[in-house]
Parts: sequence; C-alpha cells; structure tokens
Amino acid sequence: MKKYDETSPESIESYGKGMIGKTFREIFDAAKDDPDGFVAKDACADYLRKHAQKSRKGGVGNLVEECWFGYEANSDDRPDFPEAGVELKVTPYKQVRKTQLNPEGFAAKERLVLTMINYMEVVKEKDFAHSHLWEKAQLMLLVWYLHLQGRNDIDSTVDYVQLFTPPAEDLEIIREDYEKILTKIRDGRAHELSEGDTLYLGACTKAAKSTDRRQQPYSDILAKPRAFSLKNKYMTYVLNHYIRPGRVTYEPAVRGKVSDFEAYIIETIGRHRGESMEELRKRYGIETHPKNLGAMLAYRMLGIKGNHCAEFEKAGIAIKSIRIQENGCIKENMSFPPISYQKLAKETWEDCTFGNYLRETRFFFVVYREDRAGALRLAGCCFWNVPVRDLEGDIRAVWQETHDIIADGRLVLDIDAKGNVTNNLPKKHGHPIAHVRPHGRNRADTAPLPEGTYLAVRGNTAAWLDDTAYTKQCFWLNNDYIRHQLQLSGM
DNA sequence: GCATGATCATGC
DNA sequence: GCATGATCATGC
Repeated sequence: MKKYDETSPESIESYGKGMIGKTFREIFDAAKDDPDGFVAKDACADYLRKHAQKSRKGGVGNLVEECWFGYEANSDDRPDFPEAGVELKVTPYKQVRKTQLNPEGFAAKERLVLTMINYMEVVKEKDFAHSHLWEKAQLMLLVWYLHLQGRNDIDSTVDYVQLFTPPAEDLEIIREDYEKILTKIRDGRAHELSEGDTLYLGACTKAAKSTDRRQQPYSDILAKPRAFSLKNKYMTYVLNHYIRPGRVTYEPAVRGKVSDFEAYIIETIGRHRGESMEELRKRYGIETHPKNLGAMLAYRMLGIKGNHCAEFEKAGIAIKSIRIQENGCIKENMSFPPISYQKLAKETWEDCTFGNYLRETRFFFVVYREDRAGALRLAGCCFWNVPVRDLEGDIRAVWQETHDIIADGRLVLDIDAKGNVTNNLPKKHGHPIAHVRPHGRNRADTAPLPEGTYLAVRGNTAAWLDDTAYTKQCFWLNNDYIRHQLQLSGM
C-alpha cells in the first residue's frame, strides 16, 4: 500500500515534503525497519554495502526512490511517477562565496541531467512539445540537500522538496536551446556539441569512460555520449529564486515574447552602433570610469538599471568588452579567474575548473573600435563560445603543461641580476590560442603551491619569495585569437 | 612592436 | 580582502 496517490503530483509532493529535515541515513534506517515491508529489502542491503564504502553518484537519488517512495530505481525511459507525469530529481547545492546579490552564498552543485540524447532517435522527434526531453522535464519534484566537502552525502539533510516546472519565459529559451542542439545533430555535427552552445538547456557529456563514443545519424564521425541537462547556472537561479523564499529577482532583458533571444539582444544593442563609450557613459549618468563600464553600458542599452540581467544570470553568460585599436588589433589579451595551484594539481582536463568554465560559459562580446580621434565607438556585439577543436587543441595543451609543471613540482623561476623574473609556464610564444601570465595585485600577491612541492629559483633570490607559494597567475586567451574569432562571427 | 611580467582602480 | 577588468613597463 503506497503512502501517497501515485496519480497526483500534489500528493507526491506533499508526501515528499515529509523528508524535509531528515538525513538520507535516517530515511534509510526508517525504511529498513518498516514492518509493512514498504521497501524492497534487497535494495536496502545494497545501499548499506555501497554507502559503507564511499558515496556513489546517484546514490542518494536511488535511496529516496526506494526507501521513501517505495519503488524500485530503474533506468526506465518513462518519468519516475508515470501516472502523475512527475520526474524525481534529488540534487545537491553548496556553499559558495557570499556576495551582495547572493548574501547567503548558495549555488547548485551540479547541472541537472534530464535524459540521454539518443542521436539516432532524437532527430525523429516532431518538436520540443512532443520530445522525450519534455516528457521528463515538464514536471519535476526537486529534492535539494546541502553537500559539504568531505562528508558523505548520506548524512546530508533534505532541505527543500518542491514541484517545479520551468516558467513560461524560461521555456521559450529552453525550446530555442533544444532546437539549436537538434540543428547541430541534423547538420552532422554532434561531435562538435558543447554546453556553451546554448543558454539554459545544455548537451553535457555523460560517459562512463572518456573514450566512449556514439553513432550519429548524419555523419560517420563518432560523438561523445551526451545528455540534455539544465545547466549549473540555471539550477543556481532556480534554487535562489524559485525554491528558496524571499530572494530578489534580477531584471529581465526581454519583456514579452521574442522568437530568438540572442538575435533580440544583438539587435537591441546594435541600435547604438557608432556611439562612443563616453557618450553612452554620460547618457546613462555613470559618473566614474569603472572597470566594468563595458558591461554596465550593455545592461543600460538593454534597458536594465542594475548590473545583472536575469537571462544572462540563468545562462551563465559572461559579458566581455573588447577594444579594437585603429590598426585592427585587440589591445589586450583576455583574462580569467586566478589559478588555484592546489586545486589545479588535483584536477584532470576532463573535469577541471578552467576547462569546465570554458565548456559551460557562453560569452557575450561587446566590441568597441577606436576611431581616428581615439574615441571608442560601439562596433557591434556577438555571442560566442569556445569551439571544441580549440578547446581540445591548444587550450588543452596549455592547461596540461601548466598542470604538469605545478603538480610535479617543476615550477622554476629565473631571476637575473636586475631582479627580472621569468618562469617556465606556457607562454604566448608557441601557443596560438592561450597562455599563462600573472594576474594579481602585484607579484607579492601569491597563492599556495601544492603541499610537498616547492618553487625552484635559479640565479638571485628576492625578498618576496616564499618557496611554498607563487605569484597568482591565470589562463589568458590570446588577443589575436579573439580577433580571429570575431572575424569568423562576421564582425 | 610585441611578449612577458607587473601593477592599478574599482566594486562586490 | 579579493576578483575583475584594464593598463603599464621593460627588454628583446
């Protein structure tokens, strides 16, 4: 006898809310001792074994299915509660740095995987409304728990349980994302899919081994197995704006309905083509010359008063303003967040901070070009993400070289008689796309090296030196590479 | 002129 | 206090 009505989403939700405040271990223990035989006993024994070792991916999800809802976990294609059309999703969130706009500092820990993309079958679907994806995503019961580093998730508490359907304005974009992914598959380019291609719905890689490949219908090239997923940034927005109570929402760029989000943004900003940064700055009443002026002006041109935009936030779009000099060169290389040497040393390319950032982030380039008088005039804008071949080519090489030097403790400084410092990290020379360079307050602004590794110094020493830490560096994308990418985007 | 290392200014 | 975006300084 079920303790809820399997045909009613509300009943499933209300029964699910009974988990709030309980740990997964408590849910398991209660089920184990349930005299009604509510749970398959074999499954419970299985859990004890698996969780005695270490936390298993999907482990707590299966635990909730079997120990709380009392059905056997399976990889059935249908929704978990077929009669109610509800899909159960147990998903972690985590603590991140607190900011003014995220005062408690919570973020989704992972993207939400919805369903595998069967390249051969998905192209036969009539449209999004009739897709297998929509069947799985139209009504989800989200179960959130806080993941703490170093703690087995089985000891986490269930914090939120809520039915969720993406709101209409998000669905418009999810539908466009779906079409974009389908178009790439229909063009025989499934092997070039990337999470950065789309906004809220991503095609994330999902394979047991990094060498796994799948057939695709319109090309002989094998493609990585991928799944439709709601991206991490979107899930963070869902958590902080739809699930947790009392959060502020950001202003949207689109009010009403548009058929193509990106085209609308480009067109709206494009109306200001030819205007100078200074003119725009004064028009929008910005008194100072902040470093993020380019981004601020982009928001103003989109009719947004603050320095955040709901759609960009949900999609994880990063605004980068680019200045082209009169001679056609981009003045500066493009910087990224500082490298944590300790994290880097433990990472692999398949799952690393910088690689994941580039894979998941869509960029919005706002381009200003210097005129003869030296004024920067808006030249246009475009959306961009790193092409797979570049990511897996030079960027990967630069990352791997940097990783190996740091992880193996092979970082070497040469200091000449004048005190000029050079290191052996990958340079722009010899790398067409990316390089590594300092990026901190000054060279005494350092980050710790992995434990047990030490900075080697040849030549002279320097007062700021400490052989367990080194000047903060970051990965940079080369200016000429960005220039070339802009040209490919028709700018 | 450009690569590389270094630093500045502002906002969160 | 630190990340971020931007720019500077020097030597080859």
